[in-house]
Amino acid sequence: MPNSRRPDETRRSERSRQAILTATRELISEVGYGKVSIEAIAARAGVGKQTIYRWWPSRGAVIFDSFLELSLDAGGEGMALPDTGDLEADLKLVMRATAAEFADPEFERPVRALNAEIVNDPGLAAQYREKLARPVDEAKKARLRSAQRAGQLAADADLDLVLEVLYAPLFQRWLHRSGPLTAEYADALVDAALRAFRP
Amino acid sequence: MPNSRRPDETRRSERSRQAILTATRELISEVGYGKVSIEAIAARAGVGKQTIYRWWPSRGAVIFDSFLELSLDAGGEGMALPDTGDLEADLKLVMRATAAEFADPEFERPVRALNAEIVNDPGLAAQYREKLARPVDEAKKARLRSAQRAGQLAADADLDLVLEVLYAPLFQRWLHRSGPLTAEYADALVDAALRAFRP
Amino acid sequence: MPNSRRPDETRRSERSRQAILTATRELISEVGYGKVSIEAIAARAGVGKQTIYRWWPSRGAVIFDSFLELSLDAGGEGMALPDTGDLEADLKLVMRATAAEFADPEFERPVRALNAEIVNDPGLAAQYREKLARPVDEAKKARLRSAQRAGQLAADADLDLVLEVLYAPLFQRWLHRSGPLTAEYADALVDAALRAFRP
Amino acid sequence: MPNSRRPDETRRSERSRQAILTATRELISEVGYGKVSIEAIAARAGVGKQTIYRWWPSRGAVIFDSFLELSLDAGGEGMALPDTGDLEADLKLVMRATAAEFADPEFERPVRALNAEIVNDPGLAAQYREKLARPVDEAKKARLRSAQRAGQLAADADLDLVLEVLYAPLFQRWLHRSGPLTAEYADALVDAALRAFRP
DNA sequence: CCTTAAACGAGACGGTACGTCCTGTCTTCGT
DNA sequence: ACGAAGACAGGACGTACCGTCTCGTTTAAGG
Repeated sequence: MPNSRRPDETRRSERSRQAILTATRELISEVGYGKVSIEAIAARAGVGKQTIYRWWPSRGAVIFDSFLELSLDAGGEGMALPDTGDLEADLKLVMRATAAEFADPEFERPVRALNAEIVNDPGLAAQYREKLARPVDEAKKARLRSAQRAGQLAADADLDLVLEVLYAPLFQRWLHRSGPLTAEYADALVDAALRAFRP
Repeated sequence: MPNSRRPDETRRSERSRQAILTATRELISEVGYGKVSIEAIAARAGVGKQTIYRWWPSRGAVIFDSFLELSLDAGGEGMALPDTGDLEADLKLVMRATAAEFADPEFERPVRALNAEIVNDPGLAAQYREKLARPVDEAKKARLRSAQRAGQLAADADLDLVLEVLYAPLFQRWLHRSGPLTAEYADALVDAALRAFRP
Repeated sequence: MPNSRRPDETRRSERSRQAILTATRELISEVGYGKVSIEAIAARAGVGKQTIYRWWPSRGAVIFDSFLELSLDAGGEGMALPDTGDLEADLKLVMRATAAEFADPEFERPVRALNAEIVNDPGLAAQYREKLARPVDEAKKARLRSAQRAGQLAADADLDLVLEVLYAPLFQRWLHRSGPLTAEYADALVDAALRAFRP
Repeated sequence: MPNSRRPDETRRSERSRQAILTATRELISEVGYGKVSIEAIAARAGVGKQTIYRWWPSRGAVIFDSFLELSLDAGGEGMALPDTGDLEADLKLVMRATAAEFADPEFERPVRALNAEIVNDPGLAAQYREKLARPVDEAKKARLRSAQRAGQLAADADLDLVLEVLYAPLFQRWLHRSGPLTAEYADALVDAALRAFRP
C-alpha cells in the first residue's frame, strides 16, 4: 500500500507553490541560509505553514525546489556546450565561466545553502544528482564524446571520471575556500585533464 | 579597549573542556549532526551551558574542536606517507585507504557534520584549512617532492594542483554520493593524476 | 434582504444529521468534552466539515443538539412526576433519583460538557432553558400545584423559587464537587424546602 | 520519588509572575474568556511562553491564580460579615449585595471564565473550594453560628446546608441566566432560608 | 424521465494557537 | 571565586483545528 493518505496533487494551488518558492529564494538572498525558517517563508509568501508541510517533507526540500524552479526556467532542455572543434579552447571558455560564476557573491549564497542541505540529507542529494547535476553533466559529456570522435580525447576514457578531474578541484576550492578561482586556475585544470586523458 | 572581559585561559577547567569535546563526539555519532544542540552537549557533559558559551563562539566551533582533539591524538606531528620509491604504488595504497575510510559509516557522520558547518562559516573553514587540512597536505606534498627528485613527477608541477586532482574527485563523490568509492576508482584517479603530471 | 442564501431545510440529509449527533455523543463520552473538535466529529461521522457548518452555528450548538436528541427520545411530551398524594415521599423519591443520576459517571461527562458551553454562551443558555429545562420544570411544577391544592404547600408559594431551593443546592454541589450527593442529602433538601414553603 | 525535576521555586521571578497574572486579568476583561490564549498572555506580559508553562499546568490554572491574587489583595484574612444582632436584616444586606455583584458586567466576565474552567477540571475545582470559596464560607458560617447562639437559627442546623439553600439558587440563576437577580429575589431567598431553619 | 440545482464527501487553503525545544544571557547557590 | 544548575525572553518547530473555499458526486424536485 504505497502512498496511503498522500495529498491530492490535482487540488494543489499553483499560486501558493509559486509564492513559496519565490519567497524562499528571496529570503536566502536577503538574510542568508541559516535564517531561512519555514515560518519566515510562510509569512513572506502569505501562506499557512501547513501548506508548506503538506507538500514538502523538510526545509531542505523547499530550498531545493526553489532552485529547481530557477534552473528549469533557465536551462530548460536544449542545454548545450560550445563546440568549435577545438576541445581545449571550448573547455577553457566553459571552465573560466564556471570559476567566475562561483566567485559571484550573488550566486554563492544560495549554492552554499543548497550544499549545506545536501551534505546531511541523502534523499536530497539523490534529487540533486538527478534533477540538477545530471542534465548539466550530460551536456558536458556530449561535448566530450564529440571530442572523442574528433580524436582529441582518448576513445576509452571514462567520461564521468574526466568530468570529475575537471570540475571537482574547482568545486572543492570553492567549498573550502582553499584558494582563488582565477582564469589561470581554470586553464591549469583543463591542461591537466587533457594531459591525463589525451588519446 | 581590546578583549575587555575575556575569560582567563589559565583558570580554564581542563576537566570540563574534555567532557564537552567528548560529549560532542558521542552525540554526533549517536543522534546525528542535526540534533547536536548546545543544550544536549552541556547536559551530557554535566556542564553548565555558560561554560560552553564562555569558551566557544558557536556550535560549529565546538564541533570543530572535538575533531581537532581527535586528530591531534592520532596524527600528531610526525605524520608521513609511505615512501617505497614507487610513487604509483605508494599513492594507490594511500588513495585506497582514503576511499575505504570515506566509505566507513563510523567515519562518515562526524565528517559530514564538520563539512556542513564549514560550508557556511568562513572562519571555521579557515581553521579547518590551517589546523586539519594543512598538516595532512604537507605530508602528502613531502611525498610528492620526493617523487619529483626521483624523476617520477614533473619537476615544475604545482603540488597543490596535483593534490586537488588526486583528492577532490574522491571528496566530491563522497560528499554528493555520486558514485561508489572502490579500490578501482582510487587506482583510476592515481593513474589519471600521474598521466597529467608525469615528467 | 431576508434569508438570502439560507440552506434549504427540505433537502437536508437526515442520515448526515443523525451521524453527526451520534458521533458527537460518542466523542464526548470517549475523549471528553475538551477534545471534541468539529474536525473530529466530521471525521467520525463520515461527513464533510461544511455539512456541520451549514446547519449549526457553533460547536456548542452541535453539542446541545446531540443532547436534545437524546432527551426527546427519552422524555418526550408526557413527562410526569409520581403523585401518590404524599408530597414529601414523592419529592424524596425524585430527589434521590436525581442525586443518583448526577453521581453516575456515564451521565456526568456529557452534562458537564453542556454546562461548560452554556456558561459563556447566552444564546445556548436560552435554548437550554426553553428546550431542556422548561419541560422538566413544568412537570415538577405540576406536581407542586397538586400539592398546593391538597394543602401540603403554601398556596401563595412562588413555584420557581421552590424548585430553585430544592434543586439548585444539588446542582451547585455537583458542579463544584463541593460535597457528596447522598440520599440523606436529598432528603435534607426536601425537608428544608417543605419547612420553608409549608402552608 | 516525588517531584523529580520540578522547577526550583526559590529562583522564580516575582516580576514575571505578577506580569503574567496582571496580563491575564486584563485580557479576560478586554477580549473575553474564550480568546485568552497562553500566547496572548505571554505577549502582553512580555514573557516567554515557557515561563508560563514552567509554573502553571494549564490555562485554567493561570486564570485561577489571577483570581486568587485579587481575592488575597481584597479579602485577606480579616473577612467578616456584618453582625447587628438582626440575622434577617444582615443576611438581606449581604444577599442583596451579592445579587448586585452578580449583575455587574465588570464582575461577570471573569467569574464566568473561572466557572467554565472549573466545570471540567476537578483539580481546579478543588483549588477553588479551598482557596476561594472556603474563606468566604467560613465568614458566613461564623455569622450563622452567632445567630444560633442568639436563638435566631436552629441550633442543630447544618450550616453548609443553610449556605447552599441561601446561595445556590442565586448562583444557578446567574449561571443559567434563568431569571433576574433583584433585591426582591434576594429577600425572598433569605425569607425562605430563615423559615426552613428557624429554631 | 431527465434536467438541474442543492447538498454532500472530501480536503486544500490562510490562519491562530498549541506545547516543546533550543538559543544566548543572566542569576543563584554550593563547593 | 568558580562553575553547575537553571530561569529568563525570545523564536522556530511541527501539529491540530479553525472557518472558508473549491472540487467532483449524489440525490431529489419539478419541468
